[in-house]
Amino acid sequence: MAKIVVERADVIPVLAEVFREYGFEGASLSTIGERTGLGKGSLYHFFPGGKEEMAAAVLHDIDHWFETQVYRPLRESDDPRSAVDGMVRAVTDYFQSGKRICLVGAFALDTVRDRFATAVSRYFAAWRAALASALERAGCAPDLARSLAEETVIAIQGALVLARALDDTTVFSRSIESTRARLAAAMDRAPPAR
Amino acid sequence: MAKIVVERADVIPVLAEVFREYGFEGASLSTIGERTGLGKGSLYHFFPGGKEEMAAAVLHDIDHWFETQVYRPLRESDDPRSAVDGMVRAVTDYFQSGKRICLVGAFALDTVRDRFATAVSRYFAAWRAALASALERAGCAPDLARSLAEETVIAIQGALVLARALDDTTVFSRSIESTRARLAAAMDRAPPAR
DNA sequence: GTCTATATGGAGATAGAC
DNA sequence: GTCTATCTCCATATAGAC
Repeated sequence: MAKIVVERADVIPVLAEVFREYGFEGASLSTIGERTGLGKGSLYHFFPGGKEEMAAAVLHDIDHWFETQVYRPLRESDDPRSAVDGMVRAVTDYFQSGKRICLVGAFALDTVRDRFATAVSRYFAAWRAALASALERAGCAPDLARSLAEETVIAIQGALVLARALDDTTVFSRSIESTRARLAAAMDRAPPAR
Repeated sequence: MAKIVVERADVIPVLAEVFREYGFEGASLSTIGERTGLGKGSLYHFFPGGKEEMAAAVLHDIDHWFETQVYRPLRESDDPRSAVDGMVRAVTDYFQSGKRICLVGAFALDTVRDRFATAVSRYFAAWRAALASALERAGCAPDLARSLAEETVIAIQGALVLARALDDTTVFSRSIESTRARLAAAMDRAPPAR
């Protein structure tokens, strides 16, 4: 049986899950060691900067995933309406209907926000801009597109908080469905794309 | 000059601010000691259960504030429309337009959620139920009242996350205003209260 | 009640053998 | 590259003088 972790890139998804479960401060090197199957020596070999470098790598990985799977399609698709639908599906899947929290959102409410301010800010700004771009190309007026995009990102983050707080994934499902319907209605009302 | 902290009740608001700033794990007893002006001896005198009891006291205090200032007016006011307006004002003020985070929401995304699950869940469930009650008494159909209430709590929590992430209080201001307008419109559309 | 001193544990990080 | 042993520091919590 091949080892699950053989190179740096294999460690990152495991780190992401550990940070999601325990938070940045709560994720001890012993826990990380157990979950990755690596000793401290190996961990510091891969991440000389320690836990901070691990978290930075995780944030970079998340950013890259959203950039290729969500933001770029939203910005560049010929069919912005399908791209918006695709975003809703991707997000529902990614957050497992609210069972999984958003690590970037959790970092935003934590003290570590100061350490990772740029990455946290970039993640949300890119999301909002990409969605606004799709809505505008789908025919929404620029102002409407921007406010709808912002409210959508807000609704997703808020739904993750509430679903977690109440330990009830139906909160997330209801919210994302209502958001999807609202975006669809706005695009229906908009003049057809030229 | 009288000491600022003279009894247990005076310590709690200070603890709340420290937990908001540093999170539960991040708030060390030394920090708490500095900010309250109390040594460990006094802190353990007031809170024999240590940090966990401090956080529980803070959550209880927050719950009490929302219960009297927000939930009860929403549930019991003769004028539910004004009560909803009052909630919007109270919340904007309380969260300082997004500069201040919601400690309960932050706990929900943290590992401490498990330790304080009941308090966290209670806070959000009570908020949602109280707002739904006001909307229904303002003439909204029960189903609409419940979904509007849930979406409002979601929007507030999401706006706090996004405002913090982007370090931009206008995000919160825009969101709360759009939420307020949406609630007002729903109550306008509803049949006048009997 | 409040302080200082201290016990004890676990954290992040490093060194060096293999 | 990976391990174990170890360093240092600071956390929570306690004890006991005043």
